[in-house]
Amino acid sequence: MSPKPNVSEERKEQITEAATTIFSQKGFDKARMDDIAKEANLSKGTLYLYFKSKDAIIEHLLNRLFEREMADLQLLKEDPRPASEKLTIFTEKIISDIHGWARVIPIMYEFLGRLFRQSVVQKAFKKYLHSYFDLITPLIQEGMDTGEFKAGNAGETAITIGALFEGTILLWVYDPEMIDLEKHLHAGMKLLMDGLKKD
Amino acid sequence: MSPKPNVSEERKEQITEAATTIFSQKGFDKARMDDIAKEANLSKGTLYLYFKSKDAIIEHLLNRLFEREMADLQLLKEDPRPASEKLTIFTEKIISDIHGWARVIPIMYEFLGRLFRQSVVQKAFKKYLHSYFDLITPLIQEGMDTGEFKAGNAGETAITIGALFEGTILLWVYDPEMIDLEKHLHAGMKLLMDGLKKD
DNA sequence: TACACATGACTGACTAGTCAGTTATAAGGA
DNA sequence: TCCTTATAACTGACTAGTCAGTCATGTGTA
Repeated sequence: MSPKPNVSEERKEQITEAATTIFSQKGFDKARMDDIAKEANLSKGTLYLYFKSKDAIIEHLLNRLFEREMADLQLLKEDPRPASEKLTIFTEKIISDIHGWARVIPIMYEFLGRLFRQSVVQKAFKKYLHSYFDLITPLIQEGMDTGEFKAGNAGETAITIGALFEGTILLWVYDPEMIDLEKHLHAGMKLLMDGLKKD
Repeated sequence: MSPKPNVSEERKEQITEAATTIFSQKGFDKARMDDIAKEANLSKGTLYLYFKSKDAIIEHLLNRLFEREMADLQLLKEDPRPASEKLTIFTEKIISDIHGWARVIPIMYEFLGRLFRQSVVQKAFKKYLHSYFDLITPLIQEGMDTGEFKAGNAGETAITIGALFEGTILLWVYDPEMIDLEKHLHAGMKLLMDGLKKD
């Protein structure tokens, strides 16, 4: 047993939280390690006991970015209800989680700027996209097989749905006063489902 | 007659072009004024003859960002064809312009990271969004009035279409191998139009 | 004492912006 | 045609400031 209890995980979490706040406010490049230290009520030296560099903190944030959300949604896979109902549940789940997301959205878009130059970032976003499709595509396919939805290309439809979600959030970021996230996500999905359902 | 011709506009253009290239490659913060100078075949001092600061160059890029695209699309306003046809033309126009856009997409997303902290950026994106809606909403409304489209909320529908476009581009940025921009923009619009058209 | 944990003053690499000096071009006179 | 002069255009070494990362020095607990 060490002379002090191991606080490593606790500190890492503490630093990660502070970094999220500061990076959201200032962006990755303008944020200083001293800012993060202050926000975390630690000294700069201490940050370096738990992360080897500023980039290491950023990479840690990247890895955590989609984790919780995806884990939650995976549960849908085992849900026994019909496809159209699951799609509704999926929509509701995303919408109800939006407020939790809001905090990390500035960081998401911060990462987008790096997407073109950093393969680590590319990989993370790709992975997120693929796990989203692995979830949604079979669900659409199931609906087409049972006749709930019109026959068509399930993969393409899944992409359209994903685009609608990401796009609505993006427009909301452009102008939060003009876009009511909940309302417009619902309206968009409604319109899409109308096109998807059998005539 | 002055001893030398005025090259001011030409130089500004030259610097803007170089800055676009460098900012795309490195991002706003990592790009150095020396990089831009080198790319433009000028010295750093010369950059400061035409722009008062690095931020001034960035702001100039921001103001040019949506200009050409929006000017082009405004032409649709006076087009006499039926709404659904105009919507198709709109889609085709966007799709055919995508390759021209590709060059500035990294910069667009670079700006997105700043959207949350810089009101100049917020204003520019808001303005773009509003001029998009001023164009599309009346078009949808027209289609609803003539009976081409199902009755509904034209504004909401315009937002859904905009979201679909922006979202598809976003997903394509996530994984250009998975998303075929042309194909999936078409597929998405098709699905949406199916929902939009009268039963 | 021994060890984990914590600190913050310090260093050195980096870069936006400046400015004293240089160069290229056109006009006008011989 | 050649030379002088005016000045717009340009240059790059330099300054002043910033900040990631280091390290010598505590401090509290078993």
